[in-house]
Amino acid sequence: MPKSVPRSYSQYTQEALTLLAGLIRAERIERHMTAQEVAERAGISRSMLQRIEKADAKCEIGAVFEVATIVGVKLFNLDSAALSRELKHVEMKLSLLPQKARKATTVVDDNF
Amino acid sequence: MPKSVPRSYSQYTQEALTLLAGLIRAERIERHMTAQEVAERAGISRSMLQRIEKADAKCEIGAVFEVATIVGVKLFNLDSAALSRELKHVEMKLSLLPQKARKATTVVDDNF
DNA sequence: ATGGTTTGATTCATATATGAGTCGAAAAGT
DNA sequence: ACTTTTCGACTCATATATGAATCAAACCAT
Repeated sequence: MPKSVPRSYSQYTQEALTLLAGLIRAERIERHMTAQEVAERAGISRSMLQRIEKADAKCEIGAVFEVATIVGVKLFNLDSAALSRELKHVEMKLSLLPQKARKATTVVDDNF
Repeated sequence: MPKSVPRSYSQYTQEALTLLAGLIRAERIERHMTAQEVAERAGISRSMLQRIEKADAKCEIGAVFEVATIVGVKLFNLDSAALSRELKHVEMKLSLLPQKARKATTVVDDNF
């Protein structure tokens, strides 16, 4: 990465991260899975899992989602089938949308 | 990072990533926000946003969540208030759980 | 109580994700 | 049709996230 990147996050983002981390940790412990075990299954290091459960915002989203999947945390509160359906729905929606966004000329054409 | 890390992801993880990416792109376009504009607001580069909308698993989860927040995609299908409630709930749950997981002595004590 | 286990907190070297920049193409609006 | 803007796909240099290793402390089950 070029330049230093002192990133900041909205409260919503922070809370979502913390919630996901908490759900993961809770599920892992409830299922009697050690950190080592989950890390191995996810193909990551134990230190990585530590950061994930600490809600570190810099973690790879793929690793986080994979861990969530392994311990049984539902992303978007959707099970596998529902997730597939939602995915198709969004892809359909996207195909109907314009490919490029145009900055609204006026704020939003709200000059009635 | 030490060593090369050829990571693999479950279908569930892949689909969740693709769904989130799709939701972000759909919302961004529907709201007439340019990639440049969203990237700036999120404090990331345009190339980063491109990868996010392409469901790149290696992106920082914090950046992805922040973009989602900016374009109005609800994480976990929860609004701000509900998210806070869920968070408290999980934290409560965590405080009642043991801090360490013990590998189940037997497979699961299923030797009836 | 005790012993084996899990975890948290470190440090360090390095593979790599990221930001900046450029280019051409294609879309959107007039 | 014409013009402007947005976007996708590159490349490249570098800041940094990650995996490995270690240690002590705290936990859990017996």
